[in-house]
Amino acid sequence: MPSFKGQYEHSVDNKGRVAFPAKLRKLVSPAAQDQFTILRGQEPCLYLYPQDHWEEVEQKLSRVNSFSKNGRTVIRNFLRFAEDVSLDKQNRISLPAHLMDYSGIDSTALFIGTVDRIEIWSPARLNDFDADLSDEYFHELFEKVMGDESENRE
Amino acid sequence: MPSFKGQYEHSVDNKGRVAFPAKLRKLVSPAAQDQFTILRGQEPCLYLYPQDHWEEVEQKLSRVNSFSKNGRTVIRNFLRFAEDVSLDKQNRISLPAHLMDYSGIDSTALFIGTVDRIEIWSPARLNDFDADLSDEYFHELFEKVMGDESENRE
DNA sequence: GTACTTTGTGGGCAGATGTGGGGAATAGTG
DNA sequence: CACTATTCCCCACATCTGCCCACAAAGTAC
Repeated sequence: MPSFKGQYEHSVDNKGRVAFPAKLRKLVSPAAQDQFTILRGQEPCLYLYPQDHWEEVEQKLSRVNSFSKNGRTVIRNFLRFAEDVSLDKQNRISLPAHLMDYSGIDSTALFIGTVDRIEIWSPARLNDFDADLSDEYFHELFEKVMGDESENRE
Repeated sequence: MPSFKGQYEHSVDNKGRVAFPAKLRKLVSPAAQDQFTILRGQEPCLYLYPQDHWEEVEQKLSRVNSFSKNGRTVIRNFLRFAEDVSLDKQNRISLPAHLMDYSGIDSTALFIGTVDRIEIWSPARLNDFDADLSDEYFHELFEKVMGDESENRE
């Protein structure tokens, strides 16, 4: 199972459609059938999961106890901003309006492969977000995350 | 069995009818035959179960001990506010008046897919309800679901 | 280089979807 | 039996979605 990597910038047309990067498409398992789930990310970006990986997320969700109030709150606020999307005949996805709002994406979308999912950013947002990330700090983080096994859940 | 997800806002006309979101409809099992059961939710919202999932709920109900007072109270007050509804020829459901009162829904209904059922909220109510749900708390919840295996029990 | 294929972008169009209202059939009420 | 409410079906219309075609740009083969 090859992992997603690389970044690809594409323009969003006035119907909210973006071409899905061809290189990433080649990495999507045929099992996913060009079906994806798109949702709010933790950062101000979107997550795009091919169907097969999304199922693992749902596995986790299904273990949340829906008989507790907190459990229901988790499920509700998680699934609320998730939607199924699929590629059209031109290999595009169309971004739901509320997710474009959330992520600040308007005319350009930046796809970033991150192992088992794909992040989609507004280029400007990502810039702002990374503005305070100095090179030195990044290297420090890098070593921290990659270095110690016990630390890499962040 | 794909799970319900996403939120969809539709207007309620003066006869109490709402369009059932097309994307959710595609996820309803054909076995459910466009038949649903609608009832009071635990939060100030409504639950909408496709018939096939409702049957599972009834299974559970049937295992509640009806020879105990508590058992009878639970069953009575649960079923009291439940009603069968089905889609009309325009794919709408009509909301029973007493459930609109309970949920505070008037001119707009917000459908939220939550795995095996669909919640229907008054948008304003949901806002109030989530008012004390800070972003940080949400992210914490989020990580519980997305994050570490051992953490996702709630 | 040139020809050819793949990829990305835009717009037109048909059908699906969401919204509102009229009116017949049905049930409830005094 | 009226009379009222309710329910459901139909029609009309605006909007949106996904499909198709067309073409430009980029990449590949020769």
